[in-house]
Amino acid sequence: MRRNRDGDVTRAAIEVFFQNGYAASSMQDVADVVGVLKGSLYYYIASKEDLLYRIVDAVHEQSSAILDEVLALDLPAIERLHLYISRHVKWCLDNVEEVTVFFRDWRYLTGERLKVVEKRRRGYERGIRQLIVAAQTDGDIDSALDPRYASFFILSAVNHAPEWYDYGGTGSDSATRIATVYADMTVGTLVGTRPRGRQKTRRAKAGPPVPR
Amino acid sequence: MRRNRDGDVTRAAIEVFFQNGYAASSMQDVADVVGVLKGSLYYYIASKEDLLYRIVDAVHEQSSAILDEVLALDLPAIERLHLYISRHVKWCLDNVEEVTVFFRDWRYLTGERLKVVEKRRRGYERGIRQLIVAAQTDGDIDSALDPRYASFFILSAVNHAPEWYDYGGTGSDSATRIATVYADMTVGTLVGTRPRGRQKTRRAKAGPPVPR
Amino acid sequence: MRRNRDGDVTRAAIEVFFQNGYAASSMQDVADVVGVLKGSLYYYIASKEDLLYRIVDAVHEQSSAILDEVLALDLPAIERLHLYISRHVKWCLDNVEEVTVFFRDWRYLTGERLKVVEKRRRGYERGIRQLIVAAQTDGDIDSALDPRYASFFILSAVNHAPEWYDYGGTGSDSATRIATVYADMTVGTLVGTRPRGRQKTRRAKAGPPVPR
Amino acid sequence: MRRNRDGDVTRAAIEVFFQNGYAASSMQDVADVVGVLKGSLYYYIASKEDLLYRIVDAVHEQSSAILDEVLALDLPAIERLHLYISRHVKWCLDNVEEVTVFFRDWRYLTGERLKVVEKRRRGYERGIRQLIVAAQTDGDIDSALDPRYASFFILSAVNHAPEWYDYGGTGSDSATRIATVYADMTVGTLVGTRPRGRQKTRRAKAGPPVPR
DNA sequence: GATGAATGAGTGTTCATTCAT
DNA sequence: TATGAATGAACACTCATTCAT
Repeated sequence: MRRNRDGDVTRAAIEVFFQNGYAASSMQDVADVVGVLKGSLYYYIASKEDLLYRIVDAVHEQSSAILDEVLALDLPAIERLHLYISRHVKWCLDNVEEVTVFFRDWRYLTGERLKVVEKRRRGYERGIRQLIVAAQTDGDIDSALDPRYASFFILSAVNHAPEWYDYGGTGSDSATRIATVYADMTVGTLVGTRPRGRQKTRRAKAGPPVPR
Repeated sequence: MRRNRDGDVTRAAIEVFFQNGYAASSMQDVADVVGVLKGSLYYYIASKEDLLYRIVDAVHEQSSAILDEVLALDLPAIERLHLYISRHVKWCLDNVEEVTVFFRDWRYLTGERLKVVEKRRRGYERGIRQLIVAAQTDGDIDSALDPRYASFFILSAVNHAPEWYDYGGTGSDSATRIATVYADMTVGTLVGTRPRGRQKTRRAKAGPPVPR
Repeated sequence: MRRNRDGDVTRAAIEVFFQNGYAASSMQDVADVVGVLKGSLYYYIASKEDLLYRIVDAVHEQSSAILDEVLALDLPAIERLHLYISRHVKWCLDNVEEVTVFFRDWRYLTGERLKVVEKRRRGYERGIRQLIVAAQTDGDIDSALDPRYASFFILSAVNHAPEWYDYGGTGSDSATRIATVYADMTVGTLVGTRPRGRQKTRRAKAGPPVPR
Repeated sequence: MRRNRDGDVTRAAIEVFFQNGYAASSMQDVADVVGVLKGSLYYYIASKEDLLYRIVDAVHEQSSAILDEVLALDLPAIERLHLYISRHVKWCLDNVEEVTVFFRDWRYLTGERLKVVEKRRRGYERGIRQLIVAAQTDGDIDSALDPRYASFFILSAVNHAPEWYDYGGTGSDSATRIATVYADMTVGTLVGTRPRGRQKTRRAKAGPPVPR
């Protein structure tokens, strides 16, 4: 019958931080949601930043599990990428609140914890980049495509999906459906891009940027 | 010879907000950069939020000018899109600080000003979406692609470019080069995507998601 | 075999208060040392101040026992004084922690308990003063010496011995040895002082303040 | 006509810290005395500890000036000691409040500032000790007297004079008079002490501890 | 005897904002 | 124009104390 108060506090923080942003949220706001005096929160946590870190850490834990799982599969790189993005987006949309807090507010961490998060972020980017490079080796992606920019492009697109999810009138489609579309677009980005970067002047003559 | 103090204040705010985030910046920080006592700032501005709004508004002004200009061109939609993205990204990277503040901190606006900004954001999205629809009509983009998701995907990818610009080891490439690559990838996303969303079960049999 | 928990709590308090000072110590600190939750302390004590009072009271009890014992001896006053100081200092150094807490933190007591302690302090001073007066009657101390100032001087010197004991590089000497030296100096103070206070102007002529 | 508010704040802090002790004083108490909101104090100071350090530092500055001045005089060591103690005590009694705060609350400083103060304290002790050693060389003090213990003894006696000054009924005598008496007693301590430490057993036979 | 949880008043500190000069 | 000073409300956090279990 005893409730898990510790979990309650974290859940309340997610809700509050999601609504107001971490910096604009007060411990009073969190306490109000939990239904407790603000001082009482410190029975469960050490500091406000601690609360943020819990959220960030949990998000990372789950999200990197997804990446690791997919990376280990015995599939062509391009398929693994498709699978990863679709699972990742699905998961993002199923956890919009904490994921939003994660991507929007991780910067407010300080010291060692900030460094840890920055390191992890680079880890994600590297994971994606390696999949891209592998797919280039497989011949599925034009090798002229810069894998760094491609990974930046895709990560930005994909990680901010929750931002649009709530208010964009997309309510009708299921998270699963959107996840698939995003994965399709990701693969499209990679296989559809024929870099013409250096020959900008030729572009007009070359006709529409669509191959074939 | 007397400089434009008003502009100094805005520039200082951009610098400070960029570094610390709006919520974590204090008027004292801004005053320090201007070289004036913090009370004196209120000769130039009405409030801290006012300062944020100036930045957000200026970014919007310039950025929507670029969109309007390109939209008006007599070119195939897909080419206008490519042109827009490349100009937009170029401009973003040339104005990293204020653009970062814009995309990261606009949420801290309140009341009427928040509504205005939200409206404008939807405007951008609509602009892109209409270009996509037009390109579908032109036959340059698969008409099965959902234009809303595509516009979300692209805007997220493109608007967060400044985030990676500084620390991703991309220092060597010029903003112009990166802008072109991003435009290429944008077009790639659109023309390279063959939605397979509804037939998920068939995917395994269908072979790699990359068309040939 | 069950230890005296009540005593454990007091001992823990002595340790903690000694380290941090009463005001800067928390009940949590004490509870940590006892190895119990802080709420549980209130089974043994009524309040934090109560804990301080126990320490102060115990120190007083032991220390006044020493004084009473020596006062009752059938010895010349000056010898009783020497004996008292040497026993008192010895005892102080053997109980540095609680004695330090006593002399440093008694002021944090409030109400009736503060008054009790202040009264006792005056009692000590009176005891010493009476020994001095007696020794003056015996002819062992110059009767021009003001017994009040002398008692203040001596009590300050003697009671703060624990303060130096730990870090002054005095580690080599035993508490017993130091106690004797302090007693010697005390007697020296009294018998060595030839007040010249009132004739300040004469001092220069009178040569060095040390006779003979 | 403009009051020196900065000085007001420090003076208020001295008053409040003197009454309650540093640890038990609140910034609210200080603000009340200044007649200002507690937040306003931070226009003048950086932190509560900062306020303590100002007091401690000012006391040190003045008090070490006295020591340096007297040390530089061309007088026999024993006379310099007498002069120093009398001036020092006079100054202590003329500045009871800050001096009390200094000797009672310096321990609440932290980090670098604590180290500075500890170093200075050792400096005082060394100064006194060297005077004693010099006086031993001059033949004015028995060379068997341990200069370290003597300096501890004297410093304790002398520095805590303000403690008794207020409530000991000594109100009638002037600070100057008391200073002289303390200096006399200090010299008395040194010249009157004939260490008998090692021959404790002989003491009873030896008669009163004061040889003649 | 002791725990786990909570209280409630308080702490030092920050900060956007105001305003007489 | 700008300053110096102050406001007042809020903030994150601490802590002695209580009490049902």
